[in-house]
Amino acid sequence: MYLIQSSYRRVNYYGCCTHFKYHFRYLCIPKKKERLVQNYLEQLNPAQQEAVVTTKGPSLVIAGAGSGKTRVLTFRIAHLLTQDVAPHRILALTFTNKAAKEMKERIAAIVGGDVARNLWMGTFHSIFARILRSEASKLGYPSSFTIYDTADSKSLLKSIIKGMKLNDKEYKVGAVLGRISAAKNDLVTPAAYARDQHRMMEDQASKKGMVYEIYARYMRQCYKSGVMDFDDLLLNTNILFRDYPEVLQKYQNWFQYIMVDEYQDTNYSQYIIIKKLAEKHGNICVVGDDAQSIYSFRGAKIENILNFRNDYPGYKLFKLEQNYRSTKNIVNAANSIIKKNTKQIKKAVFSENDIGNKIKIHNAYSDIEEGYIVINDIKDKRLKQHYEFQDFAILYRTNAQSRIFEEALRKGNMPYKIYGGLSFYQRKEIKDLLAYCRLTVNTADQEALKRIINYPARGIGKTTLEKIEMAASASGKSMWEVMVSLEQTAQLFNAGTQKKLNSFVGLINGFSAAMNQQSAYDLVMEIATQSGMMKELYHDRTPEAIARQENIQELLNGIQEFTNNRLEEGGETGLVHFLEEVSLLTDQDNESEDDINKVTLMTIHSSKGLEFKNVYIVGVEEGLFPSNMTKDSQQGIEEERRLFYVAVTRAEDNATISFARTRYKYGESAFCRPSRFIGEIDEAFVEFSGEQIKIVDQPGKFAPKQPERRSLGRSQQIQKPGYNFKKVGEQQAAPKSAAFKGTGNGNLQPGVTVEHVRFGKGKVVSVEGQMPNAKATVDFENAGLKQLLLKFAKFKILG
DNA sequence: GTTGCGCCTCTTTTT
DNA sequence: GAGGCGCAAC
Repeated sequence: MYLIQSSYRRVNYYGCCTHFKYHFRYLCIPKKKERLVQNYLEQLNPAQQEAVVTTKGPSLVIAGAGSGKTRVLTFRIAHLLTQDVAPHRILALTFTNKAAKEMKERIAAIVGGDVARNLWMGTFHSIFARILRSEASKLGYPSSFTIYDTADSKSLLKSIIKGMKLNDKEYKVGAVLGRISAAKNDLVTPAAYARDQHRMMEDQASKKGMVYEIYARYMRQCYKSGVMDFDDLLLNTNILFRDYPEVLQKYQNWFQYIMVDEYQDTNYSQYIIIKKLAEKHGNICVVGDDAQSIYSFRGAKIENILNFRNDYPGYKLFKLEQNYRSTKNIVNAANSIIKKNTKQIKKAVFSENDIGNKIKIHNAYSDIEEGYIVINDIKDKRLKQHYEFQDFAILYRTNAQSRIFEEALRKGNMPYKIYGGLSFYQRKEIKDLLAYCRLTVNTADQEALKRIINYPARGIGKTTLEKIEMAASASGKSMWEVMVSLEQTAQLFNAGTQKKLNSFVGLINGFSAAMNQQSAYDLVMEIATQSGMMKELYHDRTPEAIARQENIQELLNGIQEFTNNRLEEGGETGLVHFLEEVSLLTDQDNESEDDINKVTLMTIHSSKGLEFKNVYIVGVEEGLFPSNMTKDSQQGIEEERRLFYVAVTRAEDNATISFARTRYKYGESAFCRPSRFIGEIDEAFVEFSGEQIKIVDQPGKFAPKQPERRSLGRSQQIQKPGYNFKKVGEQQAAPKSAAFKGTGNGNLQPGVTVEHVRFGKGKVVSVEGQMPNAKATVDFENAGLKQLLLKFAKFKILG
């Protein structure tokens, strides 16, 4: 069962266009057990065939982009099934639930739906959540444990940091969570963390020497609350297998065949789980492409795939090198990009498709113009080459970039869908209602409790909440337990507050009691009304409140369909399972049938595994792609380069790259330079669009020499290596719509041509005249910077 | 206890 | 340009 969310038009909170629709869609597995054993082997090339039929022992399948990796996995499983391996003895770990669903459908077409349905197939998180739920009591968790999302984790960390009286400027929740997450992914427990000199030194160096203690408290609190975060699902699986050998054995024996997709993106924690599970039967097949490893920020270790040969000495290697997806030009261009990386498994990806078009590179004056260029190009291709909307994807490095393209698409009356970003489940009203549900199934869930104890407002304020929290940590009880123990509340609160607390406790207890008598749909409906949420929203007739009501209704519909379909499949229908499903959705799982013919907008990370006829890679600028956060390390740059490789290889027919020379950042327009990656593509495979722009220089040639750099202090970012571009011929007129503001950094306007220079601290204090020939007055922080700008940029300075 | 305003910081990527 | 936080007013 997979939850599918359709796109929504994210207009704004005032507009009446904010509209959501989503629904569930299920496996379309043929009911009849038709043994449609097609001659599937004939559909494969020799390398693919071998990978499919070699089922015993360890196999490493190195699958270049577009080389039919999913096909191999699908047929391999189907092949096992036709060899009478029981489906429930096969474990297949995919990167998204959607991938699992699609694979199941294809397998079902070959071996029949009843068989395919019983495969253990899904993401690491969902498969091991399932296992953990049935073994939870061994670890001291309730089997109804709930799952914290990132927001919950951050909120808990915030209160821990506050409780420890640490400076929250030094202990930023995001950074602390990152450290904890990294530790968990490396299977480092709080106790081990404190002994880990390397980690401790790193923390001390970044003035976060107490992270180990925050980590310990965070773990304790999660345990007490009966909740796991994303990383816990993997960490606790490891703990379970470590401390309960009989449990490990059970699953080792159970899974005769194990397959892992996207192996290059597994972290240490996942790696150990797989290693242990495969120990008994040794039938492990991992599929991946080291060139597409893009999740190191999540702990993914490219080494897992590079070291497979050491881990499983008797392994067989299969290389899938023929790309069936893309044109020769795209494949060759992609090869020329990835060639720059040092760490990789040697392979020669090739295409026998048409040569195709060169990769087109567009140069936009501003981010807004970039939007128009892309949208116009889509219009043009659609009209002249008869592509459908669904044949286009706009890929960007960061979610924030989607906005401009949304606006341009909307103005152009073109349908689109967005993946990621603010999803349906991150909306306030949905989170609130889900928090009620979480508290109902697990009253210890502290973040859920804190979220809704006073929503809708029932007079339980900050003071009361603080008292409960203090009492809870003093007595080692959960906040809920404090609230239900009368002796304690009597001491702490006055009669009025106590009454309010009791009525809240009664409310939730009522829901919990109804849990086993009512269907999930009825229960959540009751929660929505009894809690007062519906009343609160009905009270308010503003468009946004109406939209919120509709969203709640959609969630209810979702639960209904979830229940119906689980019943059909013979799966668990409880509220706790619905909540789990919702927590573990991936970006790509969000799609609905209304979304069929639309332009796709997503981050490059989300686009992994997908393909489109026409791909636009936008915002290819230094500091954005590669990101500022990663550009200082070789490793970071290599990963960004792999990301660029992933982006280019999504394209079947046309890949188009664009960059803007000014872009809104922090609410102000800033100048930007094209990314070094553009210059790295072998120029035989690229062409620059109409505007006369070409690469005239090698990296850093305009950069001042070392001594000057040092004297510039903070503004030395100006000199980061990158390609310098120079305009040839007439200057392009600035579009009327270009961003224009009177003050702030980097607001010099066209006519004041600035090239390959970032502004650093230079401030525009006034601007006169109309674009494109406005004159700007710049207030420089230091003379060195002024000199530098005068030397390398062409603009007039008044005064 | 709640609401609203002004100031501050922040920006990768995701299960 | 948005979201979070602290403070002040109600």
